[in-house]
Amino acid sequence: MTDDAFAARLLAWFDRSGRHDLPWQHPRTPYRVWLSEIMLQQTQVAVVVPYFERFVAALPDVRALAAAPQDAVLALWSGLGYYARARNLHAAARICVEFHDGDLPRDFDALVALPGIGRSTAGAILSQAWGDRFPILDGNVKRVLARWHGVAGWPGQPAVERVLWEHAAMHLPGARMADYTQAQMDLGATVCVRHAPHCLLCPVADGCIARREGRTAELPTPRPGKALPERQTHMVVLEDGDGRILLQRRPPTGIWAALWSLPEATDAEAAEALAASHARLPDDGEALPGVPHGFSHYRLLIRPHRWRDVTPRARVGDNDDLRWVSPGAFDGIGLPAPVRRLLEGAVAERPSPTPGETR
DNA sequence: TAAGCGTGGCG
DNA sequence: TCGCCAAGCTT
Repeated sequence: MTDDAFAARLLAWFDRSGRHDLPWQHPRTPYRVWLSEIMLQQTQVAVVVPYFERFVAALPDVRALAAAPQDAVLALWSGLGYYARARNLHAAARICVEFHDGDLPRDFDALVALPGIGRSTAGAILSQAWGDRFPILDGNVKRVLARWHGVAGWPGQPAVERVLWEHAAMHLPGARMADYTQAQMDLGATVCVRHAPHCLLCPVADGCIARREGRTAELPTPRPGKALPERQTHMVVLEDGDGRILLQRRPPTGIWAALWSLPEATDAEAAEALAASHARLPDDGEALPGVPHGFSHYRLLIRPHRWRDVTPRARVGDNDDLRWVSPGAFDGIGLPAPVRRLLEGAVAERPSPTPGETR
């Protein structure tokens, strides 16, 4: 197969077998394409769909997003991970309102200048929203091209990535760029998958070097392995007489930045002291089962300590980063996934309120 | 250049 | 059960 036939065969396959009913395709506006591309970074379609639907329903355009408080944006993102994406998206929307008349710019350099948009995402937005001729290089395309061209080496390595970008640019068709971009991602997601690719269904199997040489299992080259460090933290669950829980906003940088979480300490003793600083404790409290949680770069063991029926102290110096929150309000708050699960578990085991009891 | 940054699914 | 990985970008 000639290189030129690559795009033509991919497009013909897309018409028959591509995905044509993803929520951001109808309507395929720049804002919806942008939002979907950010949510889809390092995240699979099935996970994103419900978040996307909820997000666009609440914040349907750039101006609505720009006008929203950061807490509202993080609440809509809660559970999706990589929260810098949400903060960058929000900041970018405000830039669009201030400098681009409330629209996403139709210009590569202007797009890349926005926080959270890199070369691949800019290409995805320009091609899908306007049909402009720019390549993308996401995980799907890296996998497809590494196999088709027989490119060895971990694609996360800059030298390898550079080669793949060149291949990606070379295959661009003269028209139908929106479909072509979607077609590549569909091929990678449904046919040229990581394990046991369906080469019999592949429209470009003819010409694929990995297929010809029996190397589909080795390409793309896996990331070099590394043992993940283990960390531990102690979280304080303080519950007052009305069932409200003390939450604390996390710092603006680092893991779970700007999300609401539980007060933390380095050991059990410090956790008790921290608890006592926030409330009068009726007893010694109890240690809840540990909650293991894996990040991409380390493992975390959360050790929760709970006290119930505590009396909050009216502390001088309490600020906006500390709040007593009813479990019913958790839905509207940006909580890290394991903290949300921990709190839901703690609430679920409470005896149900007696009918007629006011809470 | 390499590390930081989430979460859920899957073999 | 557990390591790997999925529509990357930022610093």
